[in-house]
Amino acid sequence: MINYKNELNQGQYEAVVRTESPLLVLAGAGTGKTRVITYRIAYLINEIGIEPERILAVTFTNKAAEEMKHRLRGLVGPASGSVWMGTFHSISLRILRRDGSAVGLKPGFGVIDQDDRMALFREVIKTLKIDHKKYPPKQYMNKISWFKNTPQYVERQIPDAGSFHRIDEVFREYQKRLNEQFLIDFDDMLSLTIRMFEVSEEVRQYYSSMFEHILVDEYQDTNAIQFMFLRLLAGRSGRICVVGDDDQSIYGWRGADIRNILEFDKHFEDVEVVKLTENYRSTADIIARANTLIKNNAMRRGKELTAHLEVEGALEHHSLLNETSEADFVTKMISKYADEGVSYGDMAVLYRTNAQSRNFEVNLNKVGIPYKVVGGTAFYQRREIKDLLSYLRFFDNSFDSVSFSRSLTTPSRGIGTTTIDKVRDFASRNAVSLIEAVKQMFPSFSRNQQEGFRQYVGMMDYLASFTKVSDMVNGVIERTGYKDYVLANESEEEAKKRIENIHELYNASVAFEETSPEGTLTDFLASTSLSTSTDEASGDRVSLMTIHSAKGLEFDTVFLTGLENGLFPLYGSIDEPEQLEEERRLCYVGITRAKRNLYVTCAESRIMYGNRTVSARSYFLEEMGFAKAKASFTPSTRQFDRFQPKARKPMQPQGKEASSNSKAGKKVRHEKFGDGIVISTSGEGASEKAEVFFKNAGGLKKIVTAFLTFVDE
DNA sequence: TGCCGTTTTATTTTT
DNA sequence: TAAAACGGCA
Repeated sequence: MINYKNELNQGQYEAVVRTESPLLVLAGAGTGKTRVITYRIAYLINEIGIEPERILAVTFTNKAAEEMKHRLRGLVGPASGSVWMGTFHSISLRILRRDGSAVGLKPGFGVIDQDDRMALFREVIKTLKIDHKKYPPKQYMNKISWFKNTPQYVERQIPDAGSFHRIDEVFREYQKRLNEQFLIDFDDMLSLTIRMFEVSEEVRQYYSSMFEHILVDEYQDTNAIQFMFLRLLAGRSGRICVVGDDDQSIYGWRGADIRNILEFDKHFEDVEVVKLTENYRSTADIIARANTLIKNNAMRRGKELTAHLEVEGALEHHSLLNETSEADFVTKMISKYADEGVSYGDMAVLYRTNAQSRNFEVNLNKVGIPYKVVGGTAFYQRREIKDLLSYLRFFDNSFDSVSFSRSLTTPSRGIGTTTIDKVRDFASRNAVSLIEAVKQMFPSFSRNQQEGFRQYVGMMDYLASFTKVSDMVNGVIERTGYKDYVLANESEEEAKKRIENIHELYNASVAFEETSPEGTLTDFLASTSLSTSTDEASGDRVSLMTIHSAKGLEFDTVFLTGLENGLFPLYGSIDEPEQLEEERRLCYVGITRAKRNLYVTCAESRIMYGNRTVSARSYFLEEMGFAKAKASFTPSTRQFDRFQPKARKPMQPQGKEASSNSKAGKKVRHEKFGDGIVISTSGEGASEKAEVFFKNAGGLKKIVTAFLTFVDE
């Protein structure tokens, strides 16, 4: 029996028990967001008597969904399994599997994954005889992916022909091929579901009345069509509860619309709002800095966190000479805390851009501190996994030509692209499956090719002899001899890694059978294309990652690095107020990851884009209340030299660096552009350039220093 | 139209 | 620095 009053604070309690009208829960970092969602679901089931299968809970990542399922199980037991809980995409896919025929989908439709989609675009570009050098397939893919996330696509429009070279044709051809192969892509999952709701009032009504309660996590990250999805299901006055934090909206660049959360009360009727501001994660010092920083944003609903944890820790800012000494410093501190008993897994190094990880890796490696770089290639994207799965994909859907050619050619069977294209062509013209095409064309192949195809078709028949998914996976691994193939073609350590992954794939299939005993091969394949989790090297390791990837995580000790104008906030956002605010929110996210110790660092100079650049301290440092810090850590010259990345130009003498550094932040005047402030400088001598922010002349510009007059205050 | 050398431009990324 | 965009020339 849960005692809601005792186990929740006042705000959380309100957020749990107000179940009758649309509810917006503004949950600051570390204020018990997940707790609210899980308790609310428990409350709905136990106290209100809602059936679990009539509750829909949407998250953004699989990880979040899993975490939530896990915690919900602890509260309500097995009933938790019946709640519809998952990402927008997985929920949509489930709906499409059941009712997709309403938008013309065949029951067993497959989902094309990222790489195969790219391959398909390459084919399309080739067929349409578009110059792939001038117009890279990737651009079409990105533009069309973006387009598919707009209401226009839902309404069956196609991209505007004028917007990009022949994009309408590419779009049509791409769609045609997807249809031919009974495939949908990632973006279709959500868009087609919405289209279906709009096309079929009956289907919409079915789900709308089925889901008596809808809960949404990370609402600040929803985009236009995710909003449509929710509105169609909940209606204007439905029982929808969205939880989010406008101050942690960091995906605007990806289409997330912060107005969804800022204007929630305009989108729904009789909205109630609950603010959660009691933070149980971080020390009071950390919370204070986070608060003063985020106050500088204008686009926010406004709230202030209060610290409720009686723990003290370090909160320091250090300005280092360059990126190497920054890495040195961080490494030393990690060692220090490790000696004090903090486990590596409880420490994280955060940065703005992935390129920054290298210096930390080099240093940690050298000292022998175990670390993991979070955000590498996702498990199911790895080559060996894709190779093996391509057999199963084709077995599952014999129209899938991308999987056909991949599986047919790995390992090589003496059949090349020309033959494959012929088969595809035949299949497409006669509207038969590729297997059928192979059978009909069989006599026309050469002796060698016939042998290759015989083997391949034999493989497919072999797969048909299994019923269990894990047996099929095992069957492919064994019969292709893939492990030997890897051993023969890769270095020993590379092969070892790949073989480990292959075993991991088998494990995943066994785990799949456990969690969904009714699951078919189609379901398993769908789950692999939905999953993007990187199998993070397990064990006790320091995490290195971008702040974006750190969202939702927490660590005892955090190093927030690279606080320099031009890097964080990043170059292009400095003169764009909205973007600068997003950078500031990102910084806020970074700070609030720390539970006990937070170190905020910057470097006076670092190598960026190939040359040493001197940057000014980040605006955010001052906004956080870090006055100009003394250089508190100076590595020995020897270390300094040794870690210097091999630059073409010899290192600038340090004295010079110091002098050019003093220009950053200075006021200057330019004949044409007027007054401005130096952000950073690069180059030296006559070619020395300064990046200057001109208030009245279009913002940031690169100017040769000689054309600038320095103005005294 | 296609190729090659030169110049410009740089994030962040789940599903 | 590396990749993409550009521009000149055949």
